[in-house]
Amino acid sequence: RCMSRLLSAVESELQAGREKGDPTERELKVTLEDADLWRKFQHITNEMIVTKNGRRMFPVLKVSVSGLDPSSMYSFLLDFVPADTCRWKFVNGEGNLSACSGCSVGLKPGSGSCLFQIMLNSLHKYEPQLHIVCVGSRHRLVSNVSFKETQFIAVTAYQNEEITALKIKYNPFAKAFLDAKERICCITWLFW
Amino acid sequence: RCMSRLLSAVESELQAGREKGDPTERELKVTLEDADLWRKFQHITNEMIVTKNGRRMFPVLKVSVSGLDPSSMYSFLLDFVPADTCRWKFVNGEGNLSACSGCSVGLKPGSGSCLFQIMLNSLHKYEPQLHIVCVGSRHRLVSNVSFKETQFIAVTAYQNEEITALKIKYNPFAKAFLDAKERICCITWLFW
DNA sequence: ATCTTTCCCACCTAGGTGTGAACC
DNA sequence: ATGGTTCACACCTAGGTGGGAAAG
Repeated sequence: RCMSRLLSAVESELQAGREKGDPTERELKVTLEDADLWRKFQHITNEMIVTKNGRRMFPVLKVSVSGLDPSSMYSFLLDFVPADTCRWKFVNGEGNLSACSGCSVGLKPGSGSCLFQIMLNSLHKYEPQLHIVCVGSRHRLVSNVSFKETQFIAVTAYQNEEITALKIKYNPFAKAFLDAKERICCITWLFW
Repeated sequence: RCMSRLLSAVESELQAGREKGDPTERELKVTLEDADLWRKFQHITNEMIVTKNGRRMFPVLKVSVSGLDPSSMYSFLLDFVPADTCRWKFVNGEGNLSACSGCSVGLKPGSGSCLFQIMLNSLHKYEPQLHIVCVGSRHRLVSNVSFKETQFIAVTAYQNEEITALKIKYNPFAKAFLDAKERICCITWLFW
């Protein structure tokens, strides 16, 4: 079955805990950034384009972390957990995606932990998951969080035009298409 | 006196020593990359533009390091050591720089260790210096190297047009001016 | 036929060049 | 007048968008 790649990045902002540090990470807090934006996409079922050479995520997965020990070293690992066993299918012209029951494909579990060039199955739903590991003489898993808001269906082309519209509206790299839309509006208005 | 900034970067390639590592760094080797290119500039006295907001170095300071302990953490620090006490001055139209003796300006020592936005005195000569520090419960200075090939005079505008020509020839971001030169050659040739 | 993937493209963002006029 | 600095600018590099045709 088709396997494509999705470029992903974890951008994190570290906020040192209290001055003396907290070697136990008891008050660890991981917060999703741009949560409002993520929820806009989540509301209409988010999609992410995957390509052979890798594609950036938009919105970008960003978290801020507080409560770590400032004198320790940490690794941040990201993987994508299958959110269901369905192969999603585009039905009716209105652009809604619905789960196609009874055709569960043999899904591989998240391919371990890797920051870039992660293989995903197109038309399957994933939930990004973040691992925080304290690096030392022996590694210690500190946290293991994921956010429902960041779920998405991997696709090779957008299925829901509302998703396309949101991506164009908020991703500066799609500015060209935003301008095009505005020009069309303008022309329509002049014609009117 | 005028102080301007020079953006600098240390790009380094780490080559782990032998499999078992070398916690003593006894066989540490630091090699300057693009040494041939650096020597081309050195041969006619290199200049680097400094600006208020910072300017990249070209050539880029890159080193490859071998003989480190793969299980240790290292920091790479860069500073710029005054190479003499002269204020350099542009003399004769031929574009040569020569030292103006007897006007030594009070030079501050290298401003400690800082990777970006380093303040340099225009018209003074510097030699980049690299520090390698092993990060641990207490830091340990591992190495302290500099390369004569990378000496340069900080300037706010190029003084020697041969330097300008070399920068344009080898820096892809100055391609526009390379093309312009080629066009001029072409027009001259057509006219001829 | 239909669904899905791949490729090339125009059009952006983002930012690194030296130039030359203006400024001090 | 002279020497040095600053600024806006045209022109690049580098690479991220979705569209749409073509292919599978």
